[in-house]
Amino acid sequence: MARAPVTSDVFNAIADPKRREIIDLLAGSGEQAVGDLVRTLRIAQPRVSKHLRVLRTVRLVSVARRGRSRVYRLNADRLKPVHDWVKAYERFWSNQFDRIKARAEQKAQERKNQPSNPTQED
Amino acid sequence: MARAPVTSDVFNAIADPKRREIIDLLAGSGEQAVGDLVRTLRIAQPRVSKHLRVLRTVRLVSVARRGRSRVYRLNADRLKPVHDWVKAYERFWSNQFDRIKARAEQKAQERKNQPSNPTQED
DNA sequence: TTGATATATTCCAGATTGGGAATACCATTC
DNA sequence: GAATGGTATTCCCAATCTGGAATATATCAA
Repeated sequence: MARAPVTSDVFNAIADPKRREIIDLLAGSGEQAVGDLVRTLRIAQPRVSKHLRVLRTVRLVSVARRGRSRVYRLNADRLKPVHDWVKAYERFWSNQFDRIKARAEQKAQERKNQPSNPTQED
Repeated sequence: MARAPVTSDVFNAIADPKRREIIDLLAGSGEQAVGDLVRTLRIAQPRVSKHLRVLRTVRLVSVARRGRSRVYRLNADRLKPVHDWVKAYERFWSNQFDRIKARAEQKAQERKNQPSNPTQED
């Protein structure tokens, strides 16, 4: 097999920085026509359309026709799985107290798993 | 250009579900030898080693030699950029109140941008 | 040394990508 | 209807990926 298609899920779709940028723009502005995005991002129009297609496929955005243009809007809900996944790691960097707690838990786990002494690091 | 290398940043590295699974395992157990991961994930050992290499490259994990085995540990800090990015969207689904507020903000933006009437949906 | 154990690397194939250029498509205006 | 404006799609290609199989490397044990 090869790499999973970028349209296979939201995690893959947001791996591209330009697509995240588009998402950010849509979040900040409610909605935008393709032309607006093209002007803001300053990249070729087909390129924008292609990114939008990927985002559409994973339902991160939806479109509405308005005259000649198409207005895109964000479906932020679709980002929830990403949020949920990464939120579980908040405790590792949040505040001093939690960080200490997290480290302690980790050390405990280690001791429970393999009482021994690591040699090299990285 | 082609798709960005999977080792180019954390967003790309975590696009693969198996790699996220590995991260989850390391988070839950403090540390694990490759063999442990192989047994838990029930996939071929070279496959695990290759995923670990990707994770190492983006510094999501670090290794320590211990006898014949190599023990991997999570560097959860590296997930912070992902967390920070997606956290900005929390308000879209968090609680009823915020959701209403978010919608209101969005509508306001829309009105400010293009007073008109959308036609088709998707 | 020899053998076994643990892990990493290499080689392979098929699949997929993102960007540029050209072009097609659709709605509006003249 | 023809010209125009706004978007989407197609065609192209070099770069990458993932997984399997085979193999290399390193450590420990007898």
